[in-house]
Amino acid sequence: MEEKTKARSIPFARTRDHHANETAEDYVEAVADIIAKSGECRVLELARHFNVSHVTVSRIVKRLQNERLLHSQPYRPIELTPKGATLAKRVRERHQVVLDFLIAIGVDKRNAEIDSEGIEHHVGLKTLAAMKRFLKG
Amino acid sequence: MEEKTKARSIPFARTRDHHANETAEDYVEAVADIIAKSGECRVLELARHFNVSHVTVSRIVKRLQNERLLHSQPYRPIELTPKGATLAKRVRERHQVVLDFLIAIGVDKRNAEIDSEGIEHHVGLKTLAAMKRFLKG
DNA sequence: CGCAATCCGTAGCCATTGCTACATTTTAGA
DNA sequence: TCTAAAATGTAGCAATGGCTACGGATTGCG
Ligand SMILES: [Mn+2]
Ligand SMILES: [Mn+2]
Ligand SMILES: [Mn+2]
Ligand SMILES: [Mn+2]
Repeated sequence: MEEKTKARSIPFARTRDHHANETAEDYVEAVADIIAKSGECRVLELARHFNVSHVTVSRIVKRLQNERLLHSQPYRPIELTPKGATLAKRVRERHQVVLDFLIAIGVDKRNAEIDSEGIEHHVGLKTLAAMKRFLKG
Repeated sequence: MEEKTKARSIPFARTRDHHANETAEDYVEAVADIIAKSGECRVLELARHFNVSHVTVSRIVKRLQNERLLHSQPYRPIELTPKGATLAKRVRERHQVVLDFLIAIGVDKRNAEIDSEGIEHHVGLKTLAAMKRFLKG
């Protein structure tokens, strides 16, 4: 999305970018959470977490491993690389801000949890900062 | 018989639903806007709008036609069905609320336009109502 | 009128993320 | 120990949305 790009088309290109990062963000966040909760993260645990088949998880884990966010050996638990752990921390904090923010403006917890799961990936630095200001003020 | 879905997996399933509707929502909104602005909506105009190739637009238009949201004949302008027009109206209003809301909490216009393009599709009725309350209050 | 530019459709490629069915490995219990 | 269950991997299919290349239709202009 460079020079000749019409201004009105930029938001759509950015949204496509957000979606391209979404799986990675949700997976590292999930791996961090599951390890924090139960000590290790298994393919089947991720499958239950996202309510998808273990096959889907297995393939995505392989891709994220190529991107150096995770590592795992066959039939072994999944772990985060330093890069993955850094991303997980950032994503988890952003998710928490979005969730707290929705609750702060009066959304019930259940709907805040649902909507924040999708919204988080589209919250840029400026919007995140605005939400933090709102929560502090 | 229904399987008992784990509570923590529900937000992800809902997010997948939101994404499944996203293209339809953005396209009917774009068609409505383009017709309002220039009288008719052409494949190439949509391609410029989203910054994708005309081939991508053409295939998606065909799918949305099967879903009775649009109709078009080869080499003719694209029009909204009543169903499509109804959806466009709802989507456009929701988008406007999200955009106004982001600006109201202090996000600059440019970033509000970018983030709202993705966020809109994840804003459920409860969250939308909360945003409207905030804007009125 | 006629032709060239423009618009649009089709063919066919890729990546991603769903799935089921089946194969293989690991683990746990009798 | 040793075998059955559980966990994981592999094969292969579908839908969606990106793309380029190319061909046909429409339109505008000289
Ligand atoms: Mn998410
Ligand atoms: Mn999340
Ligand atoms: Mn999204
Ligand atoms: Mn949008």
